[in-house]
Amino acid sequence: MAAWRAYLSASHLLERRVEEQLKAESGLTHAQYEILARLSDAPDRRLRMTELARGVVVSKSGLTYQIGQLEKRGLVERATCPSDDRGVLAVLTDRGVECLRRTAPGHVAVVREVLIDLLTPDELEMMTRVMSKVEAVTRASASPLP
Amino acid sequence: MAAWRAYLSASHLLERRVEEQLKAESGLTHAQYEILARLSDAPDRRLRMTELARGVVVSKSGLTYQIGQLEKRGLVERATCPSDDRGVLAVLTDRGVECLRRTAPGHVAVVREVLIDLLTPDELEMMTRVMSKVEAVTRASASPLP
DNA sequence: TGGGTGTCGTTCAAATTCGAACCACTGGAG
DNA sequence: CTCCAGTGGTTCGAATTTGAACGACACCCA
Repeated sequence: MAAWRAYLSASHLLERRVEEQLKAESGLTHAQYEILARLSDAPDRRLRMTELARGVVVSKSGLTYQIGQLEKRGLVERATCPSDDRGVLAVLTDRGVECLRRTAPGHVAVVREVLIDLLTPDELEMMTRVMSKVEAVTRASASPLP
Repeated sequence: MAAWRAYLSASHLLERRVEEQLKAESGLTHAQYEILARLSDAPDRRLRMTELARGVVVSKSGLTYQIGQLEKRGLVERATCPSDDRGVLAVLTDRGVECLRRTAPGHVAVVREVLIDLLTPDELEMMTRVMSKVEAVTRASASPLP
């Protein structure tokens, strides 16, 4: 269980560190940054709400709330889904792209500082492999999405 | 950044899975479980509030709240610190020990299932080493404790 | 065509978390 | 001895997250 304890402490500390940096530099929450980043990588910079919720691993209601916050700031817009009247598309606006472009470097720098740069290439490769496996197993075993 | 994205998804999923299991089996939050576990390992099953907050990586006010919850359930008591009148000791009660003893097996089983058992011995060793390093660097660089 | 089942997103109340402000006490300088 | 910066915990208000309940729509099978 030593591995688990070390992992727990490290993950909590990482989260706090990243959160602190993002909030100070851009006023974004880490959750909000993840949402913007996911949208930025998506085709047409838009995603269905449920799909986005799966991606950032947050509850549906949690995503509704955060999209609301981002909408207030004009970083994201909602669009109705053409193929499904129930669906809602979250769309990254130009302001959202701009905000992400401004914020990303500082964020990436912190992530490198407290994680990536501490690992050898081997360790980094292993880390990625292990975490992907954990992700796969966990997604398969637990409730797909409440 | 692939490593970072994999890590993020995995850590969120792990947290949700562990939380779900603990809440279902014992009605404890993961944060509460960590508190009980830390206290259980401490000499005389007691720790200063600040020291405990550092250990579980939570804000001072967050710990105050959770200790209050655990006190309501009779799993923890507060005691005044003999050497410092300002200090407060969180003490694990016999009921707390009992609760932990009852809860631990299921918790450990899940942790093994979704993390430990997925790794080879080499990977486990590397994981521990890496996470310890991250912990050390992060503790050194950020605000020691707001 | 007509239901019935299931999915999509939102709303709601409750729980948890954080940071800032605050009081009580300690420990050392003068 | 006295003052004063610093530490330890709590309180307070604000923000975020979750699960359950809900209304709207889609898809399938008779």
